[in-house]
Amino acid sequence: MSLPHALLTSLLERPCSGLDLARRFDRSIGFFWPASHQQIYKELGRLEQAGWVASTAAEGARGRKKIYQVLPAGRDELRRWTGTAEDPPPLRDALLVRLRAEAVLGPAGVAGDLRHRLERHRRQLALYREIEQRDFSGRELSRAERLQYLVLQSGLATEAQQAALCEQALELLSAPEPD
Amino acid sequence: MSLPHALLTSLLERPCSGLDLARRFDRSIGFFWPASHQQIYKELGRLEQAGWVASTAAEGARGRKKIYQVLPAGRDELRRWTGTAEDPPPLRDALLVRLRAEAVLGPAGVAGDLRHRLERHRRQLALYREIEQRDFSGRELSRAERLQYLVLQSGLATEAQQAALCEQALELLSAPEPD
DNA sequence: GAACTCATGTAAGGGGTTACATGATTTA
DNA sequence: TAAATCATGTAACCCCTTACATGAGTTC
Repeated sequence: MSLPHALLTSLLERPCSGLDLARRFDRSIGFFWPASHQQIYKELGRLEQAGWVASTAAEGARGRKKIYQVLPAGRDELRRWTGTAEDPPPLRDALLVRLRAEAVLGPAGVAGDLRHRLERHRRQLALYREIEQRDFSGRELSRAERLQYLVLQSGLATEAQQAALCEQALELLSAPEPD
Repeated sequence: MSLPHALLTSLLERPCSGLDLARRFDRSIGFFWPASHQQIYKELGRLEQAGWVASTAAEGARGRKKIYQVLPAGRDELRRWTGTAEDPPPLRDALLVRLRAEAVLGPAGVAGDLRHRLERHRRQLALYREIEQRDFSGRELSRAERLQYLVLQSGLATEAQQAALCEQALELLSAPEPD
């Protein structure tokens, strides 16, 4: 139930419309809390009902475009929520189930998924490294920037770890049985 | 949609009842595909409908206990599924949203969640290390065991990485601003 | 026989995904 | 004016979570 707070965070960084939010999610906060535009529109409606954000019809823009911005009550709510604690989200990864299935079945073709996943993780890693170079390198960082960088580093570490798992598994599968 | 295949995998390792499955999930496959007993009962019903498992009333046991075992069609299905590929599951972690919120709000108490999470990850890490000592140390491992060990190592690496993130964030929050 | 545990379910509700709908504006 | 894009939604479905229900054996 963190989507509303992810939206408040993003809108605090910059007020914008629902579709703009959806686009920004695709390359920022959405890396660790993905959301479709359908979800975002519905949630923005709730946030407005709750009095946490306000919308104004965008001028000079096409159609029914609405710009949302965070109200003081929304900022208070985000601050309150940020101060609460939760358990880590449960891990749920089909690849690990496949590896266990391969263990019990004998050779069953899990290498295909491993290669697919390895390619995805390497691609994501490359994307995160681009962002690292572009936004966080070669200068002194503010407190806020260092926090944002830490979040990116978490993504880097996660992708690297998953890629390493795929590599180790592929190596294991191609190795001969020990004597 | 991997719960049916997680159940097939677990039932191949050893046939058992729904409640036994639920208990085994709590300390094995459930580490990377959690499931409640309600989910498990419902899914076992579907698996039986599909002809992938068969149940027999348990003798010498109390009540309505049923023992499930995998049928050849179920084994075929598990083999088929193991050979397919999927994208990595989307990452969705409220802690990372909180860190971004703390970045945009200024101090908002995220340290509380960081300490809570650190404690959980350390506890999980200790549990995985116990399992490692108990099941995978001090002897030659078979192919199946090495695959299972790899899955456990993935859990170890994930928990260690998350704990490290919490430690780094706590350090950053307690450090003074640079000149 | 009352309380507890074992064992198997049912029901309600929420978040997320996928597919579809609709109107307005720009572009060819 | 036809097609493409912008912008905002609705609806159906699925998985998961939480709370509750039920019967059968065991223990005090």
